[in-house]
Amino acid sequence: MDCVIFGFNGDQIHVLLIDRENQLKNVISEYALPGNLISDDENLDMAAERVLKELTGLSVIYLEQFGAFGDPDRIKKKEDQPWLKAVRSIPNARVITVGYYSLIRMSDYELNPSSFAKNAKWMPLNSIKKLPFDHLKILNNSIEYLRSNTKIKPIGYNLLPEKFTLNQMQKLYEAIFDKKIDNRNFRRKIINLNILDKLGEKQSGVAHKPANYYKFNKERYETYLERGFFKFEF
Amino acid sequence: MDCVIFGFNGDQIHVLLIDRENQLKNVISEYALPGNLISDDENLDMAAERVLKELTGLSVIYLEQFGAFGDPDRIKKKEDQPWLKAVRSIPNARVITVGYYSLIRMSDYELNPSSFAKNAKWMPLNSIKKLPFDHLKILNNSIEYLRSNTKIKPIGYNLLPEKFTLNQMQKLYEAIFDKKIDNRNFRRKIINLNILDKLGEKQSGVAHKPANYYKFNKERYETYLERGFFKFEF
DNA sequence: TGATAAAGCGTTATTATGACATTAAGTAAT
DNA sequence: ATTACTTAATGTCATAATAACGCTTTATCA
Repeated sequence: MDCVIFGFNGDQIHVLLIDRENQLKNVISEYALPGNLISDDENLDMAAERVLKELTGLSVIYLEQFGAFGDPDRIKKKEDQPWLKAVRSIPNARVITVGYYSLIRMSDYELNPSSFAKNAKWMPLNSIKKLPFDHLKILNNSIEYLRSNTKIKPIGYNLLPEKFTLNQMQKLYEAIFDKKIDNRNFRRKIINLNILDKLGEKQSGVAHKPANYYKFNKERYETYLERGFFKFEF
Repeated sequence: MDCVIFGFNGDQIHVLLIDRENQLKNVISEYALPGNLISDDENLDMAAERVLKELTGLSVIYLEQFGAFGDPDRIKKKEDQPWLKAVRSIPNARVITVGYYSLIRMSDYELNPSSFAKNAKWMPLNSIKKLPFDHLKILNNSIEYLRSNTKIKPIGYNLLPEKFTLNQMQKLYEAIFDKKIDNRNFRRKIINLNILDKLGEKQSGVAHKPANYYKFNKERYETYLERGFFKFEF
């Protein structure tokens, strides 16, 4: 069970990593996706929740499965052996993992690493170049999954503040797709989806024209979460 | 590891089921999705291929993973116990399964059940009401997955004959979505995708205006398989 | 030669898209 | 008070996609 927790801070997408307890150094990367074995009495969703909670202290609202990973040699890299030997009762047992991901507002959560995680931190997605095991593959898969999902279903409910501006929302989309978006077209598209309610309120104290605040219309947001906004239908 | 093999015969979607060897009767349903345990030395894709091959004789070109299922009680139903006791060395061990699916032309394959499958047959999707374990849930998931995929990516390369008519293709889409489609709009949409090449050839021997044959333009088909034809992009 | 059956074409009104530039509304500095 | 600065917000146009709808064509069969 491995968890990819994407966090958004209004600017960049981050990924939550844990530093695994390890007396032995000379390891390429200590930081890894939070993950652990599944217990016998819990289902996969519960396992994801528990593992995440135990390692990072986060109780995340909703985790979604995005894939299973089971290369026989996924935990066979030399540099990963010391840690496995320290932590697992059968260090070289075959392990198949299931990946879960979630999206959260970074500011809403406090990190409280425990169990074998001696630290937890947010890493900017773009700066993650190396991870132990097959975690880089898992991470890349989760991003792919997130991106195709975002093309089909609305996003932001758990990432943006309760009330937010359209530009904040646009920045979120730009962060996910890692590209600039035309602001007029973005606004038009989002507004026409009808998933936002405009609040009367405006920003204050900013040294420029204050933006209107919006919030999600939960009902219509969730309709789209279920149906998706497909255009290739008949 | 469980496999959902969808077959198309030009009319209905079928699902490949196996009849598990079982001396004891009084079992609600003998027929199940082809599935078995994963070996230690194979990755998930390979396991899916092997399991399918062993049980049904099918060597299917491409199997795609659609999810992992791990309810602790997924193999705990009373009526499923006799079979587990007969076949598994640890009958009540926790089993997490990974689902794979594929789509094939039924006419291209001959069923050769072996291992603990004493028979294999195609069941019309609509007529499957009961399956052992959580196979009905797995099947439903695979259909959902297939449908959302079909909205995003072209389909038919492995389901339709090499050359086919637009109406055959339309029937495939109608079978997958289980609804009627307007023929003029369907044609226009498909034609405009540019994934079909029109052959000079026509049907012969039919008691009505003969249809033109088409085939897939593999290159453009595969471009779409990778990119998808998203409309909600910026 | 007429009945039948599916194939295949075409129009129209509406909506969505992409590309692109200017004005508006606040604060801060002088 | 004026100006500079910064981000918010709006509008147009040409093109493309969509849904809804009816009629003509081309074959076989009786």
